[in-house]
Amino acid sequence: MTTKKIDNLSPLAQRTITLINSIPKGKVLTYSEVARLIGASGCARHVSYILSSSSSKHDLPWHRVINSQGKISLPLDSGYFTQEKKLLNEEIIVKNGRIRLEHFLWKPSSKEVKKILSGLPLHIPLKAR
DNA sequence: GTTATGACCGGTT
DNA sequence: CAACCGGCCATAA
Repeated sequence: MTTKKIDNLSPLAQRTITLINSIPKGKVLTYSEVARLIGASGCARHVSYILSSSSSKHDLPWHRVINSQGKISLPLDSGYFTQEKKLLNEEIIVKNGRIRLEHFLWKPSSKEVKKILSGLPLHIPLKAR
């Protein structure tokens, strides 16, 4: 069994991973949306940092995260096609490396997000610590 | 402490 | 459209 040990990660990482795990099949989120939904607006860059450093370790649907332009951010020589294939496999249309956010962007209610993140520690910005 | 690094973003050119 | 720029933020070293 794959016990997901996210407990020893930073609150930001825990929340990021948990939310991404909840993206429904056939839907996507942008890096900045992930950041915003977990209460860390502006941390889009760090969301990508977390993914690149520990995606496989958590069995994540990492392929459902793309950039704000609706494009795949992975380099062509490093995972781009893997991601494209995973997206196509769940009926998400990728055309010229681009996905129509108006069709596939996941828009959970704040209530739903709250439920998903319940129990996790809050992320407190560095400035406020 | 400081510096370097990202699967980023928004606005501008 | 695409390319560039400056800003953004938490980590790793």
